[in-house]
Amino acid sequence: MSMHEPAVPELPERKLRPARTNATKQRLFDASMELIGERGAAGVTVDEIAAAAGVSKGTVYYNFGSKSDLIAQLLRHGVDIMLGRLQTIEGLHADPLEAMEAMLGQAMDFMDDYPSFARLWISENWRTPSEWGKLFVELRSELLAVIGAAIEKVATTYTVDTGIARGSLEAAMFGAIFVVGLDRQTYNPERTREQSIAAIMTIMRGYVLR
Amino acid sequence: MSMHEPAVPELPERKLRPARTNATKQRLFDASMELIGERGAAGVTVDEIAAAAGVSKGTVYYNFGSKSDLIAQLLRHGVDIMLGRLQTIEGLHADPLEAMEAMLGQAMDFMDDYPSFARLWISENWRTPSEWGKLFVELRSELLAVIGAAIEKVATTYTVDTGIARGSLEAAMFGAIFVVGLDRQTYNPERTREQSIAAIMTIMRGYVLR
DNA sequence: CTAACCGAACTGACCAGTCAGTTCAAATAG
DNA sequence: CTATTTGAACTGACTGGTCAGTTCGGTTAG
Repeated sequence: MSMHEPAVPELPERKLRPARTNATKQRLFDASMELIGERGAAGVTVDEIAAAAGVSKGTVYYNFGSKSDLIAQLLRHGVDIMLGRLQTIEGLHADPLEAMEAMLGQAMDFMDDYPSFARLWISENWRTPSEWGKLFVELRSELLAVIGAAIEKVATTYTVDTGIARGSLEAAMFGAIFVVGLDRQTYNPERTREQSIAAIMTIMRGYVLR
Repeated sequence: MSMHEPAVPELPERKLRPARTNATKQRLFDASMELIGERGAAGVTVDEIAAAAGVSKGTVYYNFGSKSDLIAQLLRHGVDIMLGRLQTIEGLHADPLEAMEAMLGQAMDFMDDYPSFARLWISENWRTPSEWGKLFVELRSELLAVIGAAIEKVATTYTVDTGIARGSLEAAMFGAIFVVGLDRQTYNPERTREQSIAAIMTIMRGYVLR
C-alpha cells in the first residue's frame, strides 16, 4: 500500500525559464491530486493544497488562474499519463485478447500508481451541470477511444456478438476497470492484480462467440 | 430527460405521530438527494437544502442532528429502496441467467428513477477517510450480497469459470451497472435500457462456460 | 570574475463573503 | 394542549481570491 504518486515521466521542457515553476507545478499537481482524490474538489481548500505542496497560496494563483483551473489542468494531466500508459502496449501483442489483457494490466498499474486520480475522476465525472463538463466529455472520449480501439481489434479478429452495442460495452469495461481497481485499493487490498484483470476480462470472453 | 425522484413507495409508518414530520423528512430526502447528487456533499449547503425542500433551516436541524447525519440517513434510505427493487424479482425466474437479467433491469430502472442517488453513491463511495466510511462498508456489503446471491445461483446451475474470484466479479458487475447507467443518463440518453442490460450481461456470459 | 540588475517566481497577510451549526420566541397544526 | 415548524439572529471558523512586497537565478556590463 504505497499511495504516493511517482514523478511524472518528464513533460516537454517548455521554454528556457521554467526550471523552478515546472517543479512547483508538479508538486502542486501531486499535492492536489492526493487531497482532491481523498476529499473531493469542493472539500479541499486552496490553502491546504498550497500547504501540502510546501508552497504559498499566492503561488497557486500565480501558476493557475483559479482553483477551478487547477483542477481542470489536473484532470488533463492525469488523463495524459493514463493514455500514455495504455498506449505502451501498442503493437506488442499479435493476439487482440492478449493485447486487451495487457492493457488492463496497464490500467490496474496506473490505478496503483495514481490512486487519487481514479477517485477524483470517478467522483466528479457524472456531476450534472459540472464546471468541467465540457472537459470531461473530451477526456472521456479520448479514454474510451483507446479502449474502443482495443475492442475493435478483438471484433475484427474474432467472431463477436454483434448484438451488443459498442458504446455500452466500452462503458461497461470502463466501469469495471475503475470500480474493480478502486475496490481493490479501498476495501480489498488482498485481491491480486491478476484476479482483477481476469474478472474484467470476463466481459471480453462473453463478447467473443465460440 | 425527466430527472425527478418519484415519491417513495411508502416506508413503514414509524409511530403514530409523525404525520407531518414524515412528509417533511421525505421532502428533505428528495431535495438533498437531488442537490448532493449534482454537486457533491461538500458542495451543498444546509441553507440550500432547506430552501429546496421548502422548509426552514431550523427544521433540518429539528429532523436531523447535523448535515452529516442527514447524509448518512440519505444513504441508508437510498440503499433500502434499491435493495427493495432488486429483490422484487426474487423467485420469479426459473433460470438464474434470466433472473440476473431481470435484476439488471431493476437496477437500470432504479437508476432512472433515482439518478441523483447513483451519483451520490459513486462520488462518495471511495473517499478514503470518509466521514461515512463505516456506513459505506455496511451498505456496500448489503448491495454486493444481493448481486453475489444472483451470481451464486448462476454458478450452481451452470458450469462457470472457477478461476474467477467471486469478489472481483461482483465488483466488476457493480461497476459496470453504475457506470453504464450513469453514462446513459449523462452522456448517451439515446442508449436503450435493453442495450445497457445486454452489455452488462456480457460479463455473465463470459463467466459461464459452454 | 564580479557586482549590478532584471523580471519571473514566490510570499503571506488581508478582505469580503460564506459556511455549519445553534438558539429561541412565536406561529401553526393535529 | 403539545409536537412540529418557522424564521430570524448570531457566532466563530473558514473561503477563494488579491496584491504589495520579497526572493531567486540567470544575464550582462565593467
